[in-house]
Amino acid sequence: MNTHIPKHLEHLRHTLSHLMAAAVLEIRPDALPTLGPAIENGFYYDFDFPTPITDTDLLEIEKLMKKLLPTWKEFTHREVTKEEALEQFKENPYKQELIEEIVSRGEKLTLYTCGKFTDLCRGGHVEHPNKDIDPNAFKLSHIAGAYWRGNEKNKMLSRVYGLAFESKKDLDEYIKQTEEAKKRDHKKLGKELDLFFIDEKVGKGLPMWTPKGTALKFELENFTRDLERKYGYEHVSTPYLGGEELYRTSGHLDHYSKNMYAPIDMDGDLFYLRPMACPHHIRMFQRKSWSYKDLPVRYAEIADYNRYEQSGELMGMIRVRKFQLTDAHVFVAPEGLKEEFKDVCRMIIEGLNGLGFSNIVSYRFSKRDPKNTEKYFQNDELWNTAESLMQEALDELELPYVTAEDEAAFYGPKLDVQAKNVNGKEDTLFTAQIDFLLPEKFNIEYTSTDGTKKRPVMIHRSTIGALERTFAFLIEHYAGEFPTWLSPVQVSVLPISDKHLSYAQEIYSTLKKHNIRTELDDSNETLGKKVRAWKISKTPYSIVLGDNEMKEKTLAVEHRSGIKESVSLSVFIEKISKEISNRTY
RNA sequence: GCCACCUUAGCUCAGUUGGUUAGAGCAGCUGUUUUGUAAACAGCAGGUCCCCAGUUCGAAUCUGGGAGGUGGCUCCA
Repeated sequence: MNTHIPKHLEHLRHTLSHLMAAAVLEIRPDALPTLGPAIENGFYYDFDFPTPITDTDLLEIEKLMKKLLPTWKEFTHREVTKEEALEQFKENPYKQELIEEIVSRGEKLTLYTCGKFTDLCRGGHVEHPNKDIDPNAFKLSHIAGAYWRGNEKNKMLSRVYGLAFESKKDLDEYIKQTEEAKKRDHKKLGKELDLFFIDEKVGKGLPMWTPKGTALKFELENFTRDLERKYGYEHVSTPYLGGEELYRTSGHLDHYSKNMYAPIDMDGDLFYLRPMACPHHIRMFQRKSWSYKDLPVRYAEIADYNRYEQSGELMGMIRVRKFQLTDAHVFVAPEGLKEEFKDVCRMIIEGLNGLGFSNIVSYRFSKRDPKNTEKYFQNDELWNTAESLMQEALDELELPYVTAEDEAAFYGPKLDVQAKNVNGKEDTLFTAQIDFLLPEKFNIEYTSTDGTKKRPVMIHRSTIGALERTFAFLIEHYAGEFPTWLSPVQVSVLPISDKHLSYAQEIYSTLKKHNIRTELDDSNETLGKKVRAWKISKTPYSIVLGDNEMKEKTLAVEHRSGIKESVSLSVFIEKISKEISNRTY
């Protein structure tokens, strides 16, 4: 994760971790320091505080860091024995655990000292902190909880985050940039542009799409289904409830139950709100027998899912408890798997291009960690086959990807399409997965050329991800200025005065008849105010209508980019219809 | 779920050391105005100060508990 940070910046940031720990220990001698690395944009240090630390403590710590910095002239270090190290940190069980671990790995133990502060550390600092660090180029930013060693079963520590750059200018620039980014925040724009809202009485993580948001959602649905039809998918509709046995068979109750809503008991039968539709599509497939000639069979559905995400994980439209995934399941013969997976990738790329996302996403090849026996089903052969096949397909397509261990689904490896939100946090937009397991569990079959029964492989894949999350990324990517085809309102008609109202109504209803999403501003306001309202709404086009237009039978059209033209209604309709049907900006 | 922070009108925000009837702008409504490219003028209406307890003569303000949100951790589409 930190590999792309330039070395000197990483050293600077790591040095500041030490300096912060030193300052914290002067103010709070009872705090136990644990670990403090450099990260993107800054650094952090995790402490175990016997009494809680709050935001107001940050200022004091930062002030002391700046006071200590001039006394930090040079780092010295020495190698120590395990006994010495354990003695040095005899009151700190966290450091003791680290010492044991370092020793068991056969590595050397080193202590680094600067000023009056000594820490267990493998090195990587600036040589002369007092000269190499600009005291105005760092700033403590916030406090957050973090589990010791990243494991939720461990104690939660307090992580103090700081920002750090080479110069004050870089720091200021970064702060300015993050402020700019926040203006694109989908939660903020969603409210301002009236696209969706989340009501606490309906429930957290359960967003509702407003009329404007829904107009955009329907476009996404059409886009998805058109693309799927083009790639040979058939659409199905299945219920968002499923019986207990279905999820028992699929393994979801064993591997996924903590993310599933509690079952509904009706007359002794248990029903689950589905977290995914694979079992439904499998049962759909199994309604009849299939020949090798029929494969691949591709069932697509924009499916409703309910997943009980932990409350702290919820976030706007990006992380919710009820969402619609543009999902599909492909049943393919093993010999056709690689080619089919490549086709899936091609479709995904086409979808990303269509949404304008091709430059903001990255690809992640997510494999299992064979050591994590709790998360993944156990069958080395199937895993190896699936992973190597997927890798071959990705390599043959020359898709630029990074490999990630321990990120697979419980039933198979994934290709993840990753994107960063306005806070710089990376999320999975959607995935494609190869699955040998569910065909096994459900005993899915087709008849092979020689008349014997064979087992197909499944591909789980999404076309453009969850509509909610994709919507959020669209809002942030376009800052609310959606391409015309996606815009909730495509044209605002602005009559200058009441005199022009009937002409405006005529234009308005003609545009509506041509399926162009149009709004008529018939308010009793000045043109300036109507134009302002139109600009704020980020609607692509406005049409101003006054005496001139009525006389000449024309429209004064303005695009939100500022381009103005005077055209006839028929010319405008032709132009915008083309823009909409081509799904262009 | 855990850690930190936030919550006042539909929205954005004021609100002094606890002290009459909690304010403003925008949006809304009514009227006047009939407007040529980013805010006409006037009036009206709009509040369980997130909720519940407690302290106090008196709580938007202090204390405790809870809810929701945001940023992290864990998790993940």
